[in-house]
Amino acid sequence: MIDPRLGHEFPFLLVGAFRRLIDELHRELAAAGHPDLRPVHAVALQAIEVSGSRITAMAQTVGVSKQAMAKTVGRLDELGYVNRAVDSADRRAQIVRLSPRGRDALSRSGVILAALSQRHADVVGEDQFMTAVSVLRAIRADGPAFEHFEGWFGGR
Amino acid sequence: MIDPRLGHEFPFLLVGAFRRLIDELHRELAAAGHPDLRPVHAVALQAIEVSGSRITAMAQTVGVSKQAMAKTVGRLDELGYVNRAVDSADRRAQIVRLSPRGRDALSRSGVILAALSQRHADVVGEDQFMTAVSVLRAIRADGPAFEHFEGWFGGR
DNA sequence: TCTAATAGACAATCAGGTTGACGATCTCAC
DNA sequence: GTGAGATCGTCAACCTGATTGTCTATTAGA
Repeated sequence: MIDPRLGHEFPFLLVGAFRRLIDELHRELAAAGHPDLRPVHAVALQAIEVSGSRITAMAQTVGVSKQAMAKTVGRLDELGYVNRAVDSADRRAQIVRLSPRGRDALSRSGVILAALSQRHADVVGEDQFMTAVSVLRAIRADGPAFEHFEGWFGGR
Repeated sequence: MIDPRLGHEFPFLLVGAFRRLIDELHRELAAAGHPDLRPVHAVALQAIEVSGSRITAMAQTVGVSKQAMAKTVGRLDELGYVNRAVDSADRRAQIVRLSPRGRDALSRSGVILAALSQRHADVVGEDQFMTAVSVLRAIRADGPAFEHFEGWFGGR
C-alpha cells in the first residue's frame, strides 16, 4: 500500500516537473539565440513533417482549429522559423517548411532536453530515471501524441 | 548515458500522465455527484484553509489576481462548494469556508487520487512507482506549491 | 482624528482560442 | 467538358478567462 497522501501530491509532481523542464528549456533556448520562441511555437514546429506540412494537417495534429494554427504559423513565419510556399500540386494549399533557423531551434531543443534529462538522471541515478520513464509511459498509456488544453482546465 | 531521444519524449510523458490522471479524477468525481467541478475549482478549493480564507489570500496562494479568484469563488458559491461570510474582525473582508459539499468533493478527490495512484502502482510495482515519485520530486525540486499557467504556454 | 493601506467589486481591455462564412481551387461523376 | 460538392486558408465576429485600473468601504496607525 502506498501512502494515500501521495494521491494529492502526485498530480502536482507531474505538472511541476513538466513546468520546470519547459522553463529550463526555454531559458536555454533564449540564451542560444531563440528568445522569442514560446512553448506553443515549439509544439507547432514539431508538427511539421520533414517534407513540409499543410496548415490544416498541422492543426489536426496538434488539435486546434486551422485558424488558430494559421495564426501560429504566421507568427513563426514572422520570426523566421518557417517558410511558406503554395503547394504546386494544389494551389489552394500552402506547404509549411522548417527554415534553417527552425531546424536549429528544433535540434537545439532536442540537445537541451536530452542534457536536462541526463542531468536529472545523473542526480537520481540512471536506472531510477529510466524506471520513472517507464512508470510515466504506463500511466500515460495510449494518450494522444499532442495534448490539447484549451478550455480544459477552466470552464466556468 | 540515457538515450538522447528521451529528451523530446520526456515532457510529453509528464504532461500526458498529468492530463490522464486529472481526466480520470474528474470523470470519477462527476460519477460521484460532482459533475460541475472543474480542475480550476479543485485547485481553488485546496487553497482554502480549514479555518477559512480570504479571497485575496487564496488569489495569492494560487497565483492569480484577486478579481479572477473572486470570480472562481463566486462560481463555487453558486455550486454550493463554499460559503462566504463577512469577517467579523474586518468588515471589508469575506471569509470563504468549505461547505459540507466542498469538504465532500475534496475528500473524494483524495480518495480517488489515492486509488488511481495505487492502481498505477499495482501495475508497475510499488517500488517502481515510489522510485518515479522520488525522481519527480527531484526534478520539481523547490517549485511553487501551485503552478500558475496563464499566458505561460502561448504569448504570441 | 487624519492619513495611508487594504478587501473586494465594477469596468474596460487583452489574448488566445472558437465557429461561421467566404473565394479559390480541386475532385469526381456524369 | 462541366457542374456539384468538398477542401484550403482567410476574414470577421464572438467567447472565455484572465489582466489592469479605479472605486467604495473599512481598517490600522501616527
